Amino acid sequence: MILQTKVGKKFIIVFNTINFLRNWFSGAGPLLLNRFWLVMTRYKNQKHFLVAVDCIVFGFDGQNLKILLIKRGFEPQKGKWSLMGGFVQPEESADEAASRILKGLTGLEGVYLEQLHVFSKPERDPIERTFSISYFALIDILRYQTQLNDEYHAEWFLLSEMPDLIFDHAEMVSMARKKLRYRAAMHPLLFELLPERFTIPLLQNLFEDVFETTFDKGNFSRKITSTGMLLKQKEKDKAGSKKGAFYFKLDKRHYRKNFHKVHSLVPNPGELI
Amino acid sequence: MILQTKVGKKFIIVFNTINFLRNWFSGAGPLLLNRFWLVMTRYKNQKHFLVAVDCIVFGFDGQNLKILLIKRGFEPQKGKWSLMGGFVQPEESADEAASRILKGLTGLEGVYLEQLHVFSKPERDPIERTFSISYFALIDILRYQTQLNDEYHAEWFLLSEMPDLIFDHAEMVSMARKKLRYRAAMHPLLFELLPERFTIPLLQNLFEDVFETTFDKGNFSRKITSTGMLLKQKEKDKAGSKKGAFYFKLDKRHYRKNFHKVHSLVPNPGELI
DNA sequence: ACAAAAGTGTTTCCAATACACCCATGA
DNA sequence: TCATGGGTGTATTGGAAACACTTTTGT
Repeated sequence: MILQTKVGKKFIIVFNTINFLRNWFSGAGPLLLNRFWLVMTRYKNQKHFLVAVDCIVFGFDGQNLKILLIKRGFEPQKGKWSLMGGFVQPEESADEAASRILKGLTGLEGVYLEQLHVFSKPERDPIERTFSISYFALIDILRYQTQLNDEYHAEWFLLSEMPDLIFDHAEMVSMARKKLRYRAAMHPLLFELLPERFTIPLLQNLFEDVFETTFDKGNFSRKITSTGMLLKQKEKDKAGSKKGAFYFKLDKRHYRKNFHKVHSLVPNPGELI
Repeated sequence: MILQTKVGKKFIIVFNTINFLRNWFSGAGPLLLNRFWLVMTRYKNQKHFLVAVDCIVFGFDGQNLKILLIKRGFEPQKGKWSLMGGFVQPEESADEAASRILKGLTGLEGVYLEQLHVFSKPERDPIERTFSISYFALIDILRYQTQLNDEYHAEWFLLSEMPDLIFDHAEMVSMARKKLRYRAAMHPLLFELLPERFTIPLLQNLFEDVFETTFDKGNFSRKITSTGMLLKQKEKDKAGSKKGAFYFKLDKRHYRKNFHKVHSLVPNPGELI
């Protein structure tokens, strides 16, 4: 039972039951029917929200694992430090948003970037409810360029000397550190933090910093070379000692086949949780 | 320099510079200032989106790992199978939304639920751009009640016999299976799938199904009991054999201390990725 | 008694650890 | 030639895997 009428320039069609609507629309083909059906039933009256991404950027300077933060040059929270973030735009995925934002901060592309967690407490942003999809990024600190937008200052911090952060950003960092260990136990992720050529003692520094422990240098060296993932170079780095340490490169061909051996490098793997 | 005027019933206040605005507002206290400031500068003109959650529900019937799907009883995609999902409401976090939705489907509360990944391709939902925060849930299949809303049918599927799913739900399931192995390697997660009392051969079935392999029954039994996580009960389950297998319970006191030993149960831990 | 699954005992072997030692080189 | 960090050799050991064997009990 359908009633059609006209009020001014508008047509009004009244359906008594939903099935009448479906029958009526089915003449228009299934696609159009589906579209209308969904809009009118399922998606109707649903609230829309802001969606942001925030990036936890890790770097390694040869000695220590560090994190990149920006200082807000504007209100609110002017002078406080925060992660680099921004809103997801209509035409991009969250991954694309994270890449775009990271490029804006560091000038780098092709960075290792992995989704961490969505933070979604309704009150986490005091201004307006915002979902934040957090990402952690690993960058070779030497490739990083300081050509920054002058809206914000960016600075590297030792993890032990990190300042207070806005909103729930400290929680994000804490989760990212945990996930970094967790992932690094299973995947040769940490090479993303190193330049193309690196020495084994340097690699050991990095592992020790990430896992907050120390390794026997002999065993570390033997284990990492026995994975077959590393290609020994002819040159040595003589900055660190008289004898010098050979440079290595990651062998990208054998990378995928042997990375599972990274696992054995990790102390107390079960304690990662 | 501020200009105030009145047009009809509206007051109009014009600030020459942003600093004038800040000064003027600071009399109202920092909270109000911050709120106005952010609304006017940072959040202005940002697009808002729908945010949904989708749950991948795993269960174990004693023999096989299964997944719970619902059949859509309405258009669009009527008759196709999908994960259980729904939109996040304004006053709830994504975790809370997932719990609510899962309770609606299974009647269960206190279920193990963990955030998996956000799916965010702009075109993933053909009707309107929707972010989906996926969760995986582990439930004891015996506690599950079939008192379902008659809007949809729910059914358990063997993972090997899963039907086609709508949108990108198949990708979600595939990621959830991977994450289940990954997490189970580090955490005694799989106990969530079992009833309070269970036998070791049952536990072995579950592990074998999750890790898609077989274990030596002797070694499995010895390893799992040596973790100290299990409390032997007096009764046996004689359904599976003449001799019968002792029931065990999870010792929740020693749970946290010993779960790292779960790790050694896993074959080729490095291959989990 | 026998079948069938649960669970134990025992051997083998590999790989993680510890640590002593050798190596290469600049000062 | 000696100090310094890089890297190797090697004994020890804990525990994972293999598998034969024993236990329990319904039929």
